[in-house]
Amino acid sequence: MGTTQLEAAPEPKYWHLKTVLTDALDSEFAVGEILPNERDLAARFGVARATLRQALEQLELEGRLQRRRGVGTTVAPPRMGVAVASNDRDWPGGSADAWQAVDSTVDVPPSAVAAALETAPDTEVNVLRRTRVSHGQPVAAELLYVPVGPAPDLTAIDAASGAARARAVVRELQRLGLDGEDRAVELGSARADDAKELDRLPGAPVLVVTTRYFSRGTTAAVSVATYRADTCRLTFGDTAGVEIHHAPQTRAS
Amino acid sequence: MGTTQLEAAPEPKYWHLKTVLTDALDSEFAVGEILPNERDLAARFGVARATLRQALEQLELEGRLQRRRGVGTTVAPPRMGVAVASNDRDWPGGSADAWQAVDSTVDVPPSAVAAALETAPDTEVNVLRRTRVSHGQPVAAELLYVPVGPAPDLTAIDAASGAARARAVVRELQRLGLDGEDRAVELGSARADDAKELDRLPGAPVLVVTTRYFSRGTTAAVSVATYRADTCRLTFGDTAGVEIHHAPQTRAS
DNA sequence: TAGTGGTCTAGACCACGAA
DNA sequence: TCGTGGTCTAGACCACTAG
Repeated sequence: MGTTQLEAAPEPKYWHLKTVLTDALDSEFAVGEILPNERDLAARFGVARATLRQALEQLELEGRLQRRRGVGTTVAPPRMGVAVASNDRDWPGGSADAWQAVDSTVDVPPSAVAAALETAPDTEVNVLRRTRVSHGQPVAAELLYVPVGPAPDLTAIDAASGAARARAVVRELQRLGLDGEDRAVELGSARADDAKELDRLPGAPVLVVTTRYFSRGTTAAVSVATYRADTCRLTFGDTAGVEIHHAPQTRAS
Repeated sequence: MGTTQLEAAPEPKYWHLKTVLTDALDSEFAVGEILPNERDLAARFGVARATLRQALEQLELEGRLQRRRGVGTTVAPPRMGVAVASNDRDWPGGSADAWQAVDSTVDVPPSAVAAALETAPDTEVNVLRRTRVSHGQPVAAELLYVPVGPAPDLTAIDAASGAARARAVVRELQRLGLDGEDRAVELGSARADDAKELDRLPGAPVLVVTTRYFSRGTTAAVSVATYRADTCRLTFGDTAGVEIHHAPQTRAS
């Protein structure tokens, strides 16, 4: 990374800076390597720290950098592919399911979820908290809403620890047949609780996957899963595997 | 929206500000309504404009606000559901396909695409530019890569306008049977050309959907589609329709 | 031309992690 | 304790839109 001067340009400085840094990352840095700190980088490029940060923020959004307070800025590995839906049934808790039950309560769901579940607005449902780990690091936090109606009464194990109870609910759920599922993906920002689970700061960009599971003509469960947008590439369909390399979206115009 | 003072809090001001604004949007503003300008808002909340902007940026990221330079900040409508994959075959150009061919060239694809297409790194392929419009506004810009090999030779219409040629390529593609498809979704930022097509500034957050179309055992086409992350909720699966209301991800902890 | 959001600056202090 | 990224300020000017 040279000590290149930023000459006058019609495009914003931070944008130009971003492309310069992108090229540098491609050619001169290895994954995991630590970049100079923000004050030094800003000085080196002759811009204010805020401007430099604007460029770094975008690069982090694109999954090229990872920044940690108190530590520094490092070059991020390519995003990992995370299978969200495959051809085989993935009723919650199925086979190679990487989800880990964390906790369980009974509560009134958000109105949006209640609508999807087709329950009355103030009906209580099972609320399971689960975490997904991939390649050794947390990639997603989920809230799974399961109506108490169709499932057998679970009050017997109400006293059990949240996690054990969560697993029990999932087991019951698996007894039902799965007719189909329905997914939506949108951009969001991590709530404080999700952020903690994902080892990020609140407000970090996440991909919110809302899934409705259908069984016997009704909605048997609704899952709201938030995936780390910086480290994850969500995969759908047949061959979830093959690696698409870095940065499909990083070239300048 | 009151003239509430921001009292001392352990959480960042912009975060608190965001929740205050979110509540105000829910209770006191109608879709399309214009907010006071940033300088007034900042003064009203007793913060610097940069801090106010940090809150507005997050709200825009979450699809709650829409900001346009020279115009103002307005309350955004709920995100629209955009069907990305349904049960029926959606070979490019099929039935209710909302894609509009814009242009067509022959060029060497990015190495990542070449790898997915299983072509040699420097092989030229058809590159189609398409746009997707939903509810009257542009929601996605796509680059469709189609190897020249399997399709009939199209040099005959090379002279035709780009758009006409693009449609011809799609027609040829439809003749092949579709064995399956493979999708990945990740967060990106809009390149300058895509941004223009999407009526956004460069760097705007987008959901990048990479699709591989399989036919006769090989990859017949690769599509890289960038959807506006602020206005779109990507839907997959059976019932693409049903509306999940606003803000699955906006409550404070 | 007036008003809006977008960019940029040069500081300051804070919260966190590691030594 | 020190160095890092995270937050915040109070300005300035620019680019764009609309009247």
